[in-house]
Amino acid sequence: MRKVDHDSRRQEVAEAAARLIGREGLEALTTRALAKELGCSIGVLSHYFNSKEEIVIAAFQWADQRIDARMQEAIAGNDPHLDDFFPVIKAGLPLNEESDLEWRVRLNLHTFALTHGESLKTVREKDAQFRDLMLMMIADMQRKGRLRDDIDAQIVTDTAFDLVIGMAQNLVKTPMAGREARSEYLFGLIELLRPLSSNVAKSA
Amino acid sequence: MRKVDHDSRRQEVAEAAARLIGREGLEALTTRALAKELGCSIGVLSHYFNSKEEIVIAAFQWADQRIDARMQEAIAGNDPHLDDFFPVIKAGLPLNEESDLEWRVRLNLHTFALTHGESLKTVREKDAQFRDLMLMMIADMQRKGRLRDDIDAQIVTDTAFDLVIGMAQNLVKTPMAGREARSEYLFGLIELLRPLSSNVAKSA
Amino acid sequence: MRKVDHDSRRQEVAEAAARLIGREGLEALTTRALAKELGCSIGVLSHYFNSKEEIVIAAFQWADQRIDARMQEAIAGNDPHLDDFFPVIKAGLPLNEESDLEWRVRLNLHTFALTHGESLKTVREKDAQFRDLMLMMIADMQRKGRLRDDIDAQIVTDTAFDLVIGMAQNLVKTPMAGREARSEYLFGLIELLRPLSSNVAKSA
Amino acid sequence: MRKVDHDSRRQEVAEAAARLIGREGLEALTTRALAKELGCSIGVLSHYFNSKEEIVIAAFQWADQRIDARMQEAIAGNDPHLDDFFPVIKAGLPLNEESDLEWRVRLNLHTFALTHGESLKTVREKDAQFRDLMLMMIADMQRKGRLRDDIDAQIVTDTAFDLVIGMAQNLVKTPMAGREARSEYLFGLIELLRPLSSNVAKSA
DNA sequence: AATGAATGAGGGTTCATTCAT
DNA sequence: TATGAATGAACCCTCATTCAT
Repeated sequence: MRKVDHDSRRQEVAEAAARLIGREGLEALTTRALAKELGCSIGVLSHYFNSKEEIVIAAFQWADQRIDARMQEAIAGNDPHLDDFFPVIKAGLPLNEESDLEWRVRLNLHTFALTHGESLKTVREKDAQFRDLMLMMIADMQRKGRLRDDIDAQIVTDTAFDLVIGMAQNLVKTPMAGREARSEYLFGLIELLRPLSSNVAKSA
Repeated sequence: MRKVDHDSRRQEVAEAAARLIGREGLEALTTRALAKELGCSIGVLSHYFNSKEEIVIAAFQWADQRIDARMQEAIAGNDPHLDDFFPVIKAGLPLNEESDLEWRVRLNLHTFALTHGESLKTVREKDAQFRDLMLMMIADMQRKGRLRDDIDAQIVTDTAFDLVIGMAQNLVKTPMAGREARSEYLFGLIELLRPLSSNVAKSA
Repeated sequence: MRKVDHDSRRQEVAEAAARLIGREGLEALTTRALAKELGCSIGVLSHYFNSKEEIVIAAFQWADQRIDARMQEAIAGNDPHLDDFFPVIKAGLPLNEESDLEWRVRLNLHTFALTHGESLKTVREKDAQFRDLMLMMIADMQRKGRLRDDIDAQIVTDTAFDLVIGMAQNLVKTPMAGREARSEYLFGLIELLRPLSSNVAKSA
Repeated sequence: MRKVDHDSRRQEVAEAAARLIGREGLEALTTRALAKELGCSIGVLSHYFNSKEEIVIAAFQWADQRIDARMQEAIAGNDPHLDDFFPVIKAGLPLNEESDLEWRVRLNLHTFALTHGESLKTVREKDAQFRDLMLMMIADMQRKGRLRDDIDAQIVTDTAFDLVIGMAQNLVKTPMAGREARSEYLFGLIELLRPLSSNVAKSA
């Protein structure tokens, strides 16, 4: 069978595993439960993964990549505007059933990584990349006068990064109906970053 | 009767369980491992807890209460000043080995709660209480002119709450040495909350 | 403490154990459950019995002796009449709550004995004694013309013995309300043993 | 799929469990002991049974059905004769090693049922069916003049039923060598049921 | 004499993994 | 490829027993 099929099957398994993790927790991800979720036999799993740990990692990656892709989609191009900020962040938050699942899995990953060095390393590398990207965008906006430059770019980055993680963590424990409202305040926060001149211009 | 304080023994067990969770993860908390960590036999555990689940809950509570107590300690009285804000929040963050353990356990709890309704309910209730308390303090400070009142108190609360969770989540994955520096930016943020007059006064 | 107290305490323990066996089965007789049933601590048991097996045996004996005593009570003297037969046997059957418990325990003993040589030996010896006594009584009655002598005494004994065990076994699984009626047929059976002459006399 | 007949494998497990119960008692039926008796690993058991309780029930049923089948085999047809009575009952008694095992297990079931409502219900239903069948056969024989009709059919049934249980209970505690002789008396008892006319004819 | 904390073997059960089919 | 029967280690928990108090 061709490689592409093999890979797409791996993704199916990873997604099913992610569903199980999101719905019932990492401890509920057993080979039997996964086979049932997939509607196949236990033995199939070992054709695509060498161990359960590989499956767990794949499920984590599946969720992670989907959150990233979701945000990437919301980023227009390489010429960032402050007005893009809110949509992009919203795209990264668990504000619908799909991203809710992804975040549940990602939070499992983060907790998992606390005591699993390999995963921790991966998580930290990814985080660092993301933060670097963010930092560059913010500095770029400051250079272009789209974001007030009297606040250190690094501080804005750190704040935004921590805030998003914390928001996601808290939103995912909130009923879906109230999440939009709960995250609305971010909009006001972002306004604080607008350069004073344009601020005035806007409010005028 | 042998002289044993039942409650304090329960706390010892809960603490040992928390150590295991923090060090090796929730999955590593087995009765055997716990007995070993405690330096006693397996059977002891059932004297103090009816099930492993009870032990897990106790460990979660142990950590939770310690973080709360740590913050409580840092709160001077019921007459809050903005200058207390940073120390209080710092007291709540994982900035030393002790609170690092507590936060590792708490993060395990939060992930656990995602798929365990009972725990989720408890977590949400605790969060709600904490947010209410925070909201009242902030509003109080606004009334007393110690915090700028042109920002909605609820927004400040939500921001602070999400930010702290997110910071903790990220700090705990950072080497201890860099954590103080990494959390320093909060100081600047809090300055933004200072009333303009006093801000001027200060900067003057 | 005096011997008599020690012995009476043993009896209390044995009775409590019997209650547990009768109510919930032999497997439910644990040291914890027994201590609770007695309203004392676990440690007490080891003052009166060296092992749980001893307790089990004592419970079995307690029930056995009560059934025997109940029958003994119903036997007038050493000059047996056929008219005594039915009352005596009825006294030996589980026809009220008290004897129901005793029989439940005895049936547990009999099943236990199937795979416990020591107990089997005891049971068989007791059975043999009882059958010998019965045989002598029946032969005596035959000699005195109170029981038809055209049936072998040994056969009557064997029948009666098997029948009583079987009745008890079946009665104990029947609701208490129906047991008297269910055992009534024995009366008719005993009439069959009446010598033909007295039979005629009676029916005349 | 490996070629394994699921149902027949269940029967194998049930039989092995029955052997253990018969040989060492219900308490000796542990999963580990059963796996050893079967010559397989512990995990196999959970492929065929969801719990140990299911295994116990299956073992009980296995024994029960074998006793029933043994008796069924001995029943010629639907036209019962008194001369069939003894062979049929003998077929139901523990007079060889095979039926000895079955009865040991059945007696364990009966004692088990005393404190396990579900099993009790099953046992009582089966008993009731058997007694109904017996009653009909006896009444049939009376109608056809093959069994004296001056004794109530119900009484004969009750007697026979109690007697068989009692005999089995007592035989199984008797060395195999003596059992045939011990049960011989039943033959004489059955003769008492023969209609007087044929009785006369026979004795003449 | 009485208590109940402590022990650790052994209970039923679940699990990831292997492998003959 | 795909199946699911088989494995046995490890899980949580209960147990009879011991023993310091």
